[in-house]
Amino acid sequence: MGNGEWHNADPRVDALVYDLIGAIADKWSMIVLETLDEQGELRFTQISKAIPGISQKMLTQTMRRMERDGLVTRTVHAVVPPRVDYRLTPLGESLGEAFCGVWLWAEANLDAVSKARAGFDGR
Amino acid sequence: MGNGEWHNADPRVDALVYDLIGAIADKWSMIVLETLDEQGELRFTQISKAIPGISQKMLTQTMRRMERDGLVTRTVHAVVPPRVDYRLTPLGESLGEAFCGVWLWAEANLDAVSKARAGFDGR
DNA sequence: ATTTATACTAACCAAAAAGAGAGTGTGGGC
DNA sequence: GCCCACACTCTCTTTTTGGTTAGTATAAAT
Repeated sequence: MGNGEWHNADPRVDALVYDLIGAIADKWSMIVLETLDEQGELRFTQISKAIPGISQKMLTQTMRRMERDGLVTRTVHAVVPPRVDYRLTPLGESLGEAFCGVWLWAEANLDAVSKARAGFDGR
Repeated sequence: MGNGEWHNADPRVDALVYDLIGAIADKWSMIVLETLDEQGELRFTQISKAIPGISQKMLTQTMRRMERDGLVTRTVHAVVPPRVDYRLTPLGESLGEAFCGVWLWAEANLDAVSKARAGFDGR
């Protein structure tokens, strides 16, 4: 997207888009999205193992929010011990595709950012 | 990005990418990025007017973080009253392009998300 | 002489987010 | 009979975040 190439006429739509971006631009959501996109259907503990550092509470909250936003389906199997499967909906998959560029950017520019930080900090 | 299409061999790189994603996946950063990408060089008050709802403090913090990460340049003109210009670096522009897909997704799927939420909430 | 404009910084406080740890339900294995 | 597994939920505490207000420097305008 180059300069001025994209702009929205309606400020109300802008506000809604800002809200939505604020809701989905969450570290854990993005990582869960990526994990499910990569690995397909996973259950609760599998996700928590795939994402080191996330607490049970945050994972629960994140999954609920993503379910509410229509990004994942949550399938509860009535067995003991309980088993819950999560998988991306088509909407979630499309968001995963949209985020792909950001992941690639992050991978490609790890060094550039850390150099910029080092330069900024040592002044 | 389809299932299993993207994956990283090194978990240490994964961790760094997660960190970086966590750092840039910030609502205000994304909106500032978008604003500068759209409008080119802007000064402090222009950005704050372009982004309704951001406080001076958050804008200052956001701009400092983005400067530190090498996403924007900050040019101080030694005049009175002070004048500071912000513009994207090439790195910032490349991130803007990477995020473009997410903006388009958000615009295109506002309705889908709000319908999903309504369905979830009314159960 | 006083006001104005700009881009901040600092201090204080409230609110929200996040982490830690304990508790829950229940069927099957020991 | 007891413990384990799993996916939570609840409570408590700490940390982080964000808003508000006040202050600063200084030249030009009034």
